[in-house]
Amino acid sequence: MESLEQENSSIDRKKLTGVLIQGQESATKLKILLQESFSSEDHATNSMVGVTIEEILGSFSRALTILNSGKAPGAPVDHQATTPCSEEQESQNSNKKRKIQSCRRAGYRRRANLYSCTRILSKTMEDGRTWRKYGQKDIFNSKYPRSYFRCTHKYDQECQATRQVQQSEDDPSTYVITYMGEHTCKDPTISPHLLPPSPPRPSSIISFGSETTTDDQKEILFNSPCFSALKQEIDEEAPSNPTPRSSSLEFLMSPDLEAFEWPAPMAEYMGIALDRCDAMSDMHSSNSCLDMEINTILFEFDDVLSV
DNA sequence: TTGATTTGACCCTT
DNA sequence: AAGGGTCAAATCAA
Repeated sequence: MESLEQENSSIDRKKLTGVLIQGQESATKLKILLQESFSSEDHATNSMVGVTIEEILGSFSRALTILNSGKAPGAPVDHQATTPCSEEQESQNSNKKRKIQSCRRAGYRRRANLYSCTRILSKTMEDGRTWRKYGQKDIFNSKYPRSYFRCTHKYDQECQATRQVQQSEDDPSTYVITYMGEHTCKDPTISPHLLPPSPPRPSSIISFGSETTTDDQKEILFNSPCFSALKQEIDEEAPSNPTPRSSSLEFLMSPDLEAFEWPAPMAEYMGIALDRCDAMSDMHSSNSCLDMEINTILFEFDDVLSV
C-alpha cells in the first residue's frame, strides 16, 4: 500500500521533472527568440524582457532544485520557534526611546527566495494595491535607498505579498519595483471597473507560434482589462501609442495578475499559467520546445475560452 | 563579517 | 483612534 504510493509519487516526480526540464528549455529558446525579435532601439522593452526571462528561468531552476531535494516549495517555516520569551529587558529599558524585547525575533525567518519575484519599471509607485511601508535602507553602491513594503492585509488576511521600491539609477524618475510573494488578500479598494478602458491594439504581442489559438482568442486575452491594467503603468510613458511596449508574457507573469477578478474558470487557469511561468528557470541549454510550453498554456486558455 | 531584510516601538497625520 | 512612516536593532544569507 505504502510502497504503491511511493511508486506513484516517484513516477509523478519523474513526470514533473520532465515537464520542468521541457519548460526550462522552452524558456531558453523563448529568450533567444525575443532577443532576436525586439528591435535594439527599444531598450526599455529589451531590458524588461530580459529581466522577465531571467526570472522565468530562475524559477525553473529553483523548482527543479526543490523537486530534487524533496522539499516542498514555499513550505511554511516554523514560525513558533519555541524559544520562550523572557520579559526582563523591557522594564529596565523603560526610559529608553525604544524598548527591546529579548525574544522579538523569535518568529522571524527571512525568506530564502522561495517566492516568485517580478521586477518592473514604473513611473509611479501606485499599482492599485494598498501597501504599508515597513522599512527603508540605504543600499551599498546604490544612490537611492530601497523602501520595503508589505501588503496592508498581511495580518488581517495573512497576505504574503511584499514589494521593494527603489529609484532607478539610470532614470531617477523611474522606480524599480520588485514584487515578491503573491496577494492572497481580497482588497476591497481594488475594482476592475475602475481600470481604464484598453485601447484597441494588434491582436498578438508575441507570436506564440500556436496553431491551437486563434488571433481572436489572443485578442481577448491580451486586450482584456487585466492585461491592460497591468501594462498601464509602463504604457504611461507613451499613452498615445497603443502598441505595447513590453511583452504580454511579462504581464502574464506579474504577481498582481491575481489582483483582478477573473471569471472563475479564467482565474483558475490564469493561476495555472502563472504557476507555470513561475516554475520555469535558469538557462543552461537551448533546445526545441518553445512551442510546446507556450502551447500548453494557450491550450488551457483555449479550454477556458471555449467554456 | 558584511550587507540586506524584517520586526516592533514610537511618532505623526488624518 | 486608526493607520502609516520612521528608525534602531535583530536576524539572516552570502
